[in-house]
Amino acid sequence: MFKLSKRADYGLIAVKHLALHRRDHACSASEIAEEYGISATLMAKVLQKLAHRSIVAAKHGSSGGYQLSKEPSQISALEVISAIDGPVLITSCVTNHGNCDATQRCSVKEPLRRVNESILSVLDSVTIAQMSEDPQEPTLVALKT
Amino acid sequence: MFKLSKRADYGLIAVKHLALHRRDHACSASEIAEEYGISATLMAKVLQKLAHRSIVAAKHGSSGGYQLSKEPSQISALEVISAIDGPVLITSCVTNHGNCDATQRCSVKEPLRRVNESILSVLDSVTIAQMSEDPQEPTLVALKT
DNA sequence: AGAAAATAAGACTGTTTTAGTCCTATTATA
DNA sequence: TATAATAGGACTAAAACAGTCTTATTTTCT
Repeated sequence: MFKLSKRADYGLIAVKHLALHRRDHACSASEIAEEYGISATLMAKVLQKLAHRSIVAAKHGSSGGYQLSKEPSQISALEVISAIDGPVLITSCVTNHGNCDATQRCSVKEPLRRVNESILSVLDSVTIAQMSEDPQEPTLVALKT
Repeated sequence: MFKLSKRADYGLIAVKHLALHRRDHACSASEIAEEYGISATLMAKVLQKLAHRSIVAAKHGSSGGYQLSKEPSQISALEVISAIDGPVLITSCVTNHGNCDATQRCSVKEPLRRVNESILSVLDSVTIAQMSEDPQEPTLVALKT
C-alpha cells in the first residue's frame, strides 16, 4: 500500500553511501551491508540491479566493489527506485491501454495517470546529491530574516 | 512496490461514482460494484471504511446505501486512500523516531521523509471534483493561442 | 601459478500482505 | 413482518517480498 520495497530503500542507502565515498576506493557490497546492518547477499543483489542500469560500475576481483558511474547530482531517486523495483506505477492499469485487469470500466484511470505523473516528477526531481546534504530546510526558514 | 491497493482503487471509483450521482438516491454497495464489475462484498468493505472516516454517509435498510457527506471539491484523493489503506508512508521508518525496524543506522530516513511530504501534498491537492471533470489538460495547451 | 576476494545470477524458502469470500448480526424501509 | 441494505469478524488462497544458498566467473595480490 504505497510503500517503497526494502530493496529500493537499501538501494538508496547504498547509492548515498557511494556518493559520500566518491573519492575513496570502490566499496564492496558486504562492506556497505555491514555498515548499515543489512544482509550482505541481499545488498549484493541490489547493487547488481543498479549496475545493470549503469548507475554504479562494478569491479570484480579482490579489492573490487562498486563506484558511482555518474555525478550524485545526475542521479535521481526515481532512477534508483525504478532500477530496483521496476517502473513506478501507482496502479497496474496506468499503462495498460486496453483492459484494467479484465472487467471494470475504470473511471479513475485517466485521473490516476495524472497523479502518477506528478509523483514521478517529484521522485525525478530529488537527486542523490540533495539526499546527501543533510538539513536542507532553508527555503522557508531563510525568509525569516 | 509503490502501488495503490485495489481496495484504495475501488474506493476512488466509488467516491467518484457517488460524486457523479450526488443528486440521486443513495447508491448501494452492490449497485456500484456491479457497474464496475467488482466484487460486491469487497466494495461493501471499502465503503464501510469510507463511512468510518465520514467521507460517505451510510443509510441502512432497503433503499438505503451511501452518499457523499461532503462536497466533491472538499474530498482529496489522500483522504480516500488513507481511509482505506491507512496512512501513506513510503517507508515504514518515516514515522518511527527511534528504530528503523531494528538495526540500520538509516542514512536516508530524513531525505525520504521529505519525499514523503511531497507525495502527500500531491495526493492532498487532488480532489474528487478534479477527478470527475475529465480531460483537464488545458493548462499547457491554452498557451498555444 | 594459485589462493583469495570480489561480482553475477539463478533457484529456492519462509513470511507477510493482499484480495476476496463467508457467515452472522443489525438496522430501516416498504 | 419480510426484505434489502449496512456492519463486522473470521477465514482462505494467492501473490509479493525478504532473505538465503549455491555455483560460476572475474580479478587482484602474494
